[in-house]
Amino acid sequence: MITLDERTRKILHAVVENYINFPDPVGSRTVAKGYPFGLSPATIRNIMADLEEMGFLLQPHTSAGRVPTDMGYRFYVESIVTESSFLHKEPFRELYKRLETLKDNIDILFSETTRTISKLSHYLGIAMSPKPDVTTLNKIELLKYKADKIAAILFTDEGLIKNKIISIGAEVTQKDLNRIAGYLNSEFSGHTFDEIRQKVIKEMSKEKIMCDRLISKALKICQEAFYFLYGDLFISGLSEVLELPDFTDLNKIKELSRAIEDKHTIITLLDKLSECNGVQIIIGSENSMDEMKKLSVVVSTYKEGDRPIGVVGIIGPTRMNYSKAIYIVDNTAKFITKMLAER
Amino acid sequence: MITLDERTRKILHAVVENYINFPDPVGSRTVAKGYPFGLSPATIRNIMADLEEMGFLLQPHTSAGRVPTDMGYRFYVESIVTESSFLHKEPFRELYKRLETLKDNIDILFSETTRTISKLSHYLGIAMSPKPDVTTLNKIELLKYKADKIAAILFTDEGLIKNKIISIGAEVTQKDLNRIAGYLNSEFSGHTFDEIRQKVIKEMSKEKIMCDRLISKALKICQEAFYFLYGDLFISGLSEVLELPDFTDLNKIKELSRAIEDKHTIITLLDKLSECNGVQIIIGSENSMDEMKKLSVVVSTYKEGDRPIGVVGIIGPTRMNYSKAIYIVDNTAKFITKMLAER
DNA sequence: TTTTAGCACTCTCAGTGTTCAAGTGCTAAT
DNA sequence: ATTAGCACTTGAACACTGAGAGTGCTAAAA
Repeated sequence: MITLDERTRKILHAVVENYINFPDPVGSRTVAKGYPFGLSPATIRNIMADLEEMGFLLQPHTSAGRVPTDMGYRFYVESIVTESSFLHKEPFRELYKRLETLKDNIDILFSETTRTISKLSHYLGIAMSPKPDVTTLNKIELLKYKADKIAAILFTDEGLIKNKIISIGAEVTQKDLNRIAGYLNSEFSGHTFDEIRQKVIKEMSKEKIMCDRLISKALKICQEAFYFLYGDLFISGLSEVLELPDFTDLNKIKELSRAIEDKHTIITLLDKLSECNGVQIIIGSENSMDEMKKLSVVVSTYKEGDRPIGVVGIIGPTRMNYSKAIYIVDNTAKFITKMLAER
Repeated sequence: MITLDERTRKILHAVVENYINFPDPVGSRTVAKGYPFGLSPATIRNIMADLEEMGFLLQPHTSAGRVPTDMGYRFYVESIVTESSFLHKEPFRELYKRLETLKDNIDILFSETTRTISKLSHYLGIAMSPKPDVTTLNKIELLKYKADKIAAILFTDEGLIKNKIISIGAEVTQKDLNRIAGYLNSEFSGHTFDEIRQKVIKEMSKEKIMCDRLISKALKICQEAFYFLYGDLFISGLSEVLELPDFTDLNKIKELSRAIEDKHTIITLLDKLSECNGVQIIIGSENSMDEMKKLSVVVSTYKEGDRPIGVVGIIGPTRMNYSKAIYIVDNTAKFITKMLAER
């Protein structure tokens, strides 16, 4: 990391903050007037030229002011994190209160959380419910549904309930189902979904086990039940974002809407982020996916105990109020963590 | 309904169809050339002027061609329905095939259905899963979840499974829960969710019943379980729609995105439509909601037996290929009906 | 009586030139 | 090392223009 002398750093800050607040390229005059450096525009011009040379700023065209590059934002973000200069008020307790009433229904909880985030931030709110690789089975119940169909109800430690209809060739009695469920519970409860999938495959390869009709049936059911379960992605706030001056260009809007609809891509992105602790920020071109290269992502993980199990966050333009975004995301993640613990 | 003589009608058709295919106001020359009426532009001009006077067409400005009004579209739509002139091929069997694999998971089925619709039509695909007032309870199961919490699993005749966590004050045994579930099943199965809600309220007012501890508890659980259940709304295809020339204006896009995010409003709209049979079309200003006054909606109901239980459809610009939209929506609704029956 | 050719008229759109303000980099003075 | 001054560059805003498309009206033709 390049280090900058105090004065240069402060001017970079000034440019970034000004640009975050007013979406026009910022010129030397603006900085000189708006920030009490006691420096003339000319001096500031020189420094800004240096910053441009180093890659922190960029001129859209010769006679325009300067705009931060992704690298400029990155530098800015690093310093506000270490300075932890974001001393926001908490005007949104009451919004959280509403969410508290939803804690028994995880899906609605998450979808409302994204709405809350987007209301607060004016960017896109995103959330991902716990994924299979961290979701631990608490209990599985099997209920007879139709002649040759059963319903598997999966309860997880994280409070998720998933259900799945499974077609089985022959008829089974509820009594058999209970025995099967008992076996599955004794075998698999406490393990993550991913582990269970692997275990099932391993077990099924053992011949002597497969001879036991009931156990073999149990494993088959189990395999079906855990197939095709994944973390759900919630996104909202498009109309908020369209009010921003950053999205007046039709092409940018198209790009954004494609990014939103391509949930799979975003899930992949969040997957990577869901393993780390605390707030994480990805700025523009740091994103590996093309559609996201002009967007920034601020996320944090919510946890069960010490283990991060999912992600909430914000997607917005690179010209984002990072400090506010960090604050909102951080608080929301902590709030979700608390809610899941209280449940 | 005003009747038009054959020739006038045909010219209106020509204008509408031309405009649907090419998003520019259509002039008399275009009609004369493109459609074999054996009439000169001048004559057609006169007729178009008549059509404008009657309110079927509209000139954006003096020297432009003409564009259909909502009334013009309405007339057009009525006649293609009676003529049933939409003889499309069926190039999308294979798309439906994919959906067939999903029939055991209603939520994914519907969300994929909307994606399919939007892919086929290039408009927004919408779908609403069965609503409480038509959803009939097949079976309720109660499972102990935590010390003071239980999970209610509701199976419906339509193939929906809903689950809900319910906090109860005291502890209950699974045995008690089974007895309660038995009681609830004997009492309520076969009834719609709405009926059950009403019945519960009625029962609870009877004093002697409330004296029975178990029954009273059962009713309370039941009330909780059926509270806050509604038809889910699925929408997709925004990025498809943004490719249309109808949505190049930022304000229109904003309006559209607001309409999409305001799911509640759309649910209200679909609610009304879900009671009728067959394809229904609402054109622009015929919509009662402001955000939708520049959009058209084409929907059809899917059924269980003869009873319509939900809606699938298309939202697009008023300049919509209605014939294609009708075809897609009609087929998709029938397809869903079939899938639900086979389940 | 109905249809059509002809024509003047209207309006939008794309392209052009001009001006204006903002902001720069450089140089010379402080 | 800083700053004032100045020439220079550029995009945005605006008015202007001509071309093109389409109209309505009138008078002639069918």
